[in-house]
Amino acid sequence: MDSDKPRNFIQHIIENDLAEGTVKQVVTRFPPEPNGYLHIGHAKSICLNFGLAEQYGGVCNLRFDDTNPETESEEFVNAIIADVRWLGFQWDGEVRYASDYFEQLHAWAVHLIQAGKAYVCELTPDQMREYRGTLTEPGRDSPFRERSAAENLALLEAMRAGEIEEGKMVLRARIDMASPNINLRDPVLYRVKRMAHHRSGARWNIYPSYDFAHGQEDAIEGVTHSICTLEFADHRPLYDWLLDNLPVPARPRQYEFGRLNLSYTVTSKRKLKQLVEEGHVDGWDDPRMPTLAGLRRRGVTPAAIRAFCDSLAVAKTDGVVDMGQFEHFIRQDLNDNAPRALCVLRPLKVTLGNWPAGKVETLHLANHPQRPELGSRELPFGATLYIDRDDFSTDAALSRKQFKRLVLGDWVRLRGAYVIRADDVVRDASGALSEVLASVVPDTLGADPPAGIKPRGVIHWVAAENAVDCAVRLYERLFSAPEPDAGDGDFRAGINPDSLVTLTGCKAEANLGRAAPEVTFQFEREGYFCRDSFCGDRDNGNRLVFNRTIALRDASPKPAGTKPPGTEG
RNA sequence: UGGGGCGUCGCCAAGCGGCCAAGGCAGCGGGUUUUGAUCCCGCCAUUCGGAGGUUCGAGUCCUCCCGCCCCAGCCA
Repeated sequence: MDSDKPRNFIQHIIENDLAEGTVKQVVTRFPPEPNGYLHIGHAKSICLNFGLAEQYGGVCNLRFDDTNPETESEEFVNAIIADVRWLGFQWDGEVRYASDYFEQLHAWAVHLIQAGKAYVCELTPDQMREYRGTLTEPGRDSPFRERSAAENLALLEAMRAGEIEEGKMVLRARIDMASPNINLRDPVLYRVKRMAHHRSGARWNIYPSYDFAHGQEDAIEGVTHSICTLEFADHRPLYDWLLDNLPVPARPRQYEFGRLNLSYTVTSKRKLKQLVEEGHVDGWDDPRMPTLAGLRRRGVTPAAIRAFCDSLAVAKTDGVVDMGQFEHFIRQDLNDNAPRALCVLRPLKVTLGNWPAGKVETLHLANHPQRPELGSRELPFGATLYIDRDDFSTDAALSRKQFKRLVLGDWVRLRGAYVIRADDVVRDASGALSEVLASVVPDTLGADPPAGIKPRGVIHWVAAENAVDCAVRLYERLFSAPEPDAGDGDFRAGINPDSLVTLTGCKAEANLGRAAPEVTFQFEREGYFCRDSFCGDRDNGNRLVFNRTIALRDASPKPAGTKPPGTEG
């Protein structure tokens, strides 16, 4: 977050609070519910909250809003902690949990009852819905609204003790059943859930609602700016009402900003969960998922995610950011930092007829064209090589502009090596291309060929001596629809059937056989790839597998909707 | 027909009454290049959802209208 960048409305508020002295030190918090994995939308919130704290010399807490044991679990807690760390943020002190405040929250519920501002209601869920009224009609008071404090206290105690069945009683705030804001029509504060909680165990049979917990948690932690998404704006009056009617130790303020929506994907925990549970993807960390775990396994770096999030506006508009914008930041970071490597995805054998028999020359290739400090690596070069089938054509009519690769009878430069000429082809019994017979142009290593020889372009290669077999997973966007969420249709209808294509028998330079997971390379002329990290409990037999993070931008001329021209095989 | 929020270039967005309406992404044109990558240069809103009004002057203030999003979980 650059200080010279235009400030968003929250920064304006904070700077104002600091200037007026109403806030001494900024305290924010990132409050996930441990009922799923974090996704790119959460990253925006994480970067905002931690970023603001850092920018204004404050602190940011990591607090789990674990008020609903029904859907939450320790697995999610651990995954979320790992994700926040991976992104590179450090929260203040220990990780906090709403469940650590259950005792205090309960005491405050008692306080509200004693003040005549909360009551135990025995309306059934259906009745409660009916009493609540509609968007245009006011609700009606619950028949249990006028109970005495003593009776309410006794009932709450019974609820807590596990003597009441789920759904039979709730504790409600006593506010205004005619409020135009439905959240103020005596909202539920506590509900009976006679089940164990992943942290507090079997101690409780009642659990606070989000509304009764969030503001008070913020107050307990001294949070100054409680930042949440737009849909909670309607809850702010309730957030304020509770803090105003409870003896809380601090007075936090809630501010809402527009959540991140990305095209060609979904950022809803419910839908992501559905993709996982219905098997459309291989898990929460499937590289096609917009989860942080998925992006990590895909090879996207924390730096790219943070740069992307910092580029996003914090405002009250809810739009859809183009996936292309995210991809831009992924490429930018990877282009700057990823070491280069050569890997042939669809191998085609090339034999250099005029290469001295048995000779293997050691070549040195830079690990990065713009950053010599990243060093170089050795690559053997011999008579048998592999190039990509898509980089060869027998069609001599192809113009140099259309096809800057190898054409029968023409020259091409092998990246970091020699210029070669395709002399002839070998076909198998079925007539399919099986090998290219070529000749090397002498003295073209690091030097231009003689006048008259003009290579069409530069292609990548791997020498047979140096090749290691690997599989490559080519990932595309998970959805072919720009806005899978739009309309009334099923978002799954937009799933891209070609979001994963696995190539086997690829030929990688031997150095890649030692690649560590989560280190992303640029396979020159192809894209960015990283070795699969085998996250989760899945395993692929420890084969060498690379996940494509993202393809290189491609300005090659291709007729709309078709494969590159002139390819054969 | 209740309440809350939002409408500035294809997408995101700055703008807080006064030079020709920032910037990023995408796109287009050109240059460099042993990655059709990167990099570099140039182009890309006489107009701010619409209509009135206030003002010497409005995207910025007022009025009305139109459109989109959220809220009727004992989810968060």
